[in-house]
Amino acid sequence: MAGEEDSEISLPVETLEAPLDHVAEADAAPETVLNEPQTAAAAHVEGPMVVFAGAGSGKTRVITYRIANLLAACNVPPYEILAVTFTNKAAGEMKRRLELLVGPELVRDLWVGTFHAICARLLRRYHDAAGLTRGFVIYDDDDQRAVMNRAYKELGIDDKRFPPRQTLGRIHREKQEGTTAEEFTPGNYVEDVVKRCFVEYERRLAAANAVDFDDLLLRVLRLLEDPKSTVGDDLRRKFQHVLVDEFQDVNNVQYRLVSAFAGATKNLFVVGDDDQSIYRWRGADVRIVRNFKREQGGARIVKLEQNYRSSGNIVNAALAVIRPAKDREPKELFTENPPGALVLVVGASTERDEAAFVAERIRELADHDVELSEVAVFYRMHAQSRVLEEVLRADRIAYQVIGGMRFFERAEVKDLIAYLRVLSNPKSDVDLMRIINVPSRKIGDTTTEKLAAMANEHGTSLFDAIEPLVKSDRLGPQPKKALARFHALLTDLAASIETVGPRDLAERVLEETGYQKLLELDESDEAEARLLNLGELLGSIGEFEEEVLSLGEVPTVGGYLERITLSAAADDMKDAPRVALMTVHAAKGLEFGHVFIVGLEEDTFPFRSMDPNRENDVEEERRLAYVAVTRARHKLTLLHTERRSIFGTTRYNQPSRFLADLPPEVVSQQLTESRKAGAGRFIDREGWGAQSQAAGAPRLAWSAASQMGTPRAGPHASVPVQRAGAAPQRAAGERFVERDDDAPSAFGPSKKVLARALGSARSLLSPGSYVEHKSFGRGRVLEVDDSADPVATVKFAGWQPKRIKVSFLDVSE
DNA sequence: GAATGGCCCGGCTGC
DNA sequence: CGGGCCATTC
Repeated sequence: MAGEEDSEISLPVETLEAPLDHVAEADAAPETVLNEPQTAAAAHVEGPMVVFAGAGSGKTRVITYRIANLLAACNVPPYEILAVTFTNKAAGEMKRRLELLVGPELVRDLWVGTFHAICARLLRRYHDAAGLTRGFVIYDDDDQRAVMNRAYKELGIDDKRFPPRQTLGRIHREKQEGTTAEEFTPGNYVEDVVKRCFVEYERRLAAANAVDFDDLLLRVLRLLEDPKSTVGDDLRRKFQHVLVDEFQDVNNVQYRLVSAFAGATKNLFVVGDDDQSIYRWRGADVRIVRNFKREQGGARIVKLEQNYRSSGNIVNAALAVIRPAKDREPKELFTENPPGALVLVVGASTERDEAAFVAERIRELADHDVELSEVAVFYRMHAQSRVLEEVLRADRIAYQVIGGMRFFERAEVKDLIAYLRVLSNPKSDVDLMRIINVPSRKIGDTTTEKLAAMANEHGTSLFDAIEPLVKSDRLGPQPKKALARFHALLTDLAASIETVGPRDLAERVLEETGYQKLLELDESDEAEARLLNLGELLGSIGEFEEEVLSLGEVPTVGGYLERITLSAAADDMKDAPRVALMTVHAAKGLEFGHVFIVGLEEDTFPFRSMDPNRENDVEEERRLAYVAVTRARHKLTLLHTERRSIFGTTRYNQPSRFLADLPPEVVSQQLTESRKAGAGRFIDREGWGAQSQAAGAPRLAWSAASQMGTPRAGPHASVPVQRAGAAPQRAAGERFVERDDDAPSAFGPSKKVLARALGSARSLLSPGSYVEHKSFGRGRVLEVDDSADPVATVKFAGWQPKRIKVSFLDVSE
């Protein structure tokens, strides 16, 4: 080992700047804290190693430099190095940086990509061994649902009693653990149904020459773990070095994959931060990174604890947010960066007010020559983007929404994609079903049902059943003709797939199907918008072509389709002077100079599901908040609102418990004008707020709660009751810390907002107003009494009038 | 067989 | 609030 260090330190230029004495240190101790990513990268070329890399400590750098080191100093051939990244964008960035370090020739042959992209690529290469044909398609969520719906029909299962979503969810979980349909053993009658659906679903995927996301990994894993497979043998020896980024978010199957890839050499190098594990809901298991050392026969552990990214105040805020988390790998993030600006916590009245504040601040930043690409707004869920978009658009601030996949969810976009998928894989039944009568060509339900029956009888795909059906006597002359023409159309288009590029093919589809004509003849705005979307899609295909061509490869329809189905949210972030709007999940791995996080309220962030059966994982929400906060370099602004309209109802929620964790000394706090004007009021119609003599600023939950030092009992427990009139007026932007030593119900049961704000809100509940109840739904108030704990008589649809404590009711508009 | 309107239900995070 | 599904209607 010791001898190797010499060769390891002959690193690329940039790396040599790092102090190297730590390398020896790392060699001596099994567990080391190193704060130079480059040094960690150079340490221990052989054997398993885990780097716990705190936020902003240079996580991606470690991997990049390590690869550079392997290539340049250890002469490992690039095609024997596998690096798994979390997004395609991260893969691209890593390659770009590596090109600067070792030159483009070496980088070209590296295997860098996401789990899914790498497995897809391997499956294309080894499709035979995996039991697929070359043109297999990848089915996304929608496709999976469509397949499952057809399976339900076939099996005669009641989708009311057994929601397909749940069945699919269950199957998804099983597959993430590596369980096959055959292996799945039902333990009750629900699982009996799941089993039948599972088997049928898999059968249909196989028949369609299709795989779902889980299959991409599973099929490669099966090859890898099959001792008899020669391809498996190749794969097991293919890579000398395996490196994995964001290792805290791998699931069981992914772990088995990389372990198997590294099986021969044990050169498995993983980088992660258990504090940033935010994908438990999709199978990620933090224990994998935490147990890595034990599992991998005494892997070396290196910790990177110095944050190079964020200002001191932001790091301190982040630490305070993550500190209460349970079960952390011990580590202490620190920074030598100056404290910088205070973290700003803003109380707004509504989500619109919140958005307006953000927009105003962004405008100020822009006026001070801050690049808009350096600004991001994060929210917990996509549904929150709408208002922000509206306000930013109105204020003429350029923005881009990352993820949400709204574009690819448009009907016309999906139609064209479905055509392309059928053309590259005619067996794909869900795609054929989608377009068989789009645009209308007189092939209705009756005909398609006959077609499905024929396909079933012959055991073929729908497409392959067309000819026999046309030749049979089951159809009248009209449908026969229509179906034959459809078949000819597809065959004709498919013939050109080898000769014309993806973009030209897409254009031909639009033209020859009459799709474009139809939209052009339609004068409506809707049709015009659709044409624009299709134009955009063509543009995106064109971009893809250029990119592939520039790499000296041939662009294919299949390649494009794969690209779009496997693209992660962050992948489509453009390097443009626009504010980026995205979910916190999508923000993982990114960083911005200025970050706004909106919707920091209980039940929104931390999120709480409306579904009472759904468990809520506050620990993960906390880590999510930590991820969000640590994205910011210079300025962090956190916003919460008094009330928020979402999914058609208005919620009144307390400020997030995560705000309560912030140390007062790193925070400055302010209220928006509207909030100041409307404090103590719950209805703030246009024009009212300004006139109403507000009783004063509400208490600031975070400071009060942090002073009390908590343990927190329930979702609302950390926040004291707001009492109108209790707090003095504050000037805008003035920083203050409220102490509320006698917050009586701070640890009381979770109460709905009306109860919390009795003094001002009771008047809201007058006979005739509408309320919302968890179990009974929406109802109308008949009367309401005036006691300390008021009770309302409410008429809910389908029920006799009920007497219900106001604290169990929510206002409904 | 298509187009329209009403109604019910779900509502998060994503490759 | 919105999408998806069903029923009604032409």
